[in-house]
Amino acid sequence: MESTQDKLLGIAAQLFADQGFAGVSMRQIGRSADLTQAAIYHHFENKQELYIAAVEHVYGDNMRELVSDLGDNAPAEKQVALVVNRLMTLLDERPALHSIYFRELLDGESDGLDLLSQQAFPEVDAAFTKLMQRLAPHMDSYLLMLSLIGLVFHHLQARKGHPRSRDISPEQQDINTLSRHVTTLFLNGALPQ
Amino acid sequence: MESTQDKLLGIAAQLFADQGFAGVSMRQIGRSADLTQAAIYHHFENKQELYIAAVEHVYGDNMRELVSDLGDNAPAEKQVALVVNRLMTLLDERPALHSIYFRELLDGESDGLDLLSQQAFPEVDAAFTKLMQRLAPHMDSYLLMLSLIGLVFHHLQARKGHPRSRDISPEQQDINTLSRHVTTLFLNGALPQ
DNA sequence: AGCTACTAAACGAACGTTCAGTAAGGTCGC
DNA sequence: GCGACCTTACTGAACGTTCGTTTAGTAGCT
Repeated sequence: MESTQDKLLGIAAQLFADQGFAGVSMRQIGRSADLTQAAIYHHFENKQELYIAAVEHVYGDNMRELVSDLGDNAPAEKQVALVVNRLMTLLDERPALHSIYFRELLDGESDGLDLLSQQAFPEVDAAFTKLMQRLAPHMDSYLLMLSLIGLVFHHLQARKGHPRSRDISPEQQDINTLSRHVTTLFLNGALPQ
Repeated sequence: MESTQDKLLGIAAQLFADQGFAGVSMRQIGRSADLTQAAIYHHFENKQELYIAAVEHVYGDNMRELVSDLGDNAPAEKQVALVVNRLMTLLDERPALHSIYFRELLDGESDGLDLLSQQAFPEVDAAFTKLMQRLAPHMDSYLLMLSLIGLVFHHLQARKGHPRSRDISPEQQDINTLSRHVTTLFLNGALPQ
């Protein structure tokens, strides 16, 4: 059985991802977990601490797994294709991961992003930077990494949020289509002409 | 002299961009404008309406200007370079434009994004799509447009928000460096090999 | 006199947080 | 095997504060 604490973490993460820190109340979290708001304070010091714990909870090992088997043996291009597809699939399955990244980017003041980058990104960051260096030694690997992340995240976010006014074919919404598009664009763009 | 109403719009836009809709109170907006919160209700129906008016206010003509002189005469590649540089400079000067875009992407529930896309984007959308078609007729122009916007916005957002832990050279922060990077990557990626 | 642009004060509701109390379950000596 | 005792996981009610919004009143201009 899932513990009450884990249940709270999961529910809180979902709510924070959807509505932001200020947009969620302790009462709302309690209600979603079939508890009174006071019960939350039995498990967590305060709202801020619950938020931080929730972010840690959703990021957990997901991100580390992503890059765990990225060695030097396979060609860099193949690995980019693999990692893009994996990342997009993961973010598609767990939208919270992805909304929280955006929210932390936006609310730079909080120490949330520092937390995020220590909790979730040190390995990912290192592995990505290395991969970029192998792929395109003639380019700035930090900027390349930012480009790749920007492409992946924006396509996924746009898929969820973009205007109903535009009609978008199911094909343009498909994860595999998107990940192929991103991979092609990025590889062609990064490799020497 | 700037009218009280315009002053309120500017201040509200800034605050909403920085802290999100739920994160800003009417009292805070009033205080920033040297008014009581009640005075705001003389100019706007309620908080929601103020928000919408503020978004309209910051987007205004900025976006239309962006693409106003994008004709068929100049080569598409040159125009991409131009428009990327312009867009990045504009978003750098008016960070609110850019934070609000992200927040609307995140809070897809509200009708804010529809508003945004009707208010700010119909011309931009059309002009961009056309430009993409001229540049790379063999690719999906909608996905290409999303890619370009994702690159531009993510680089700018990362510049403001990324972890202090990483040390980033002033060069990597420079708008012209960033816009050159984005342009190069995108054009190489989109053009037929 | 009437309109515009505001202020001061208050409304009820919701906020994060605290606190006293309690029901259930384990642990102890006996 | 049993009462005494402690801990864990919670509830119900309340704390003071802040929220969005309303209302009555007023100073200054036309």
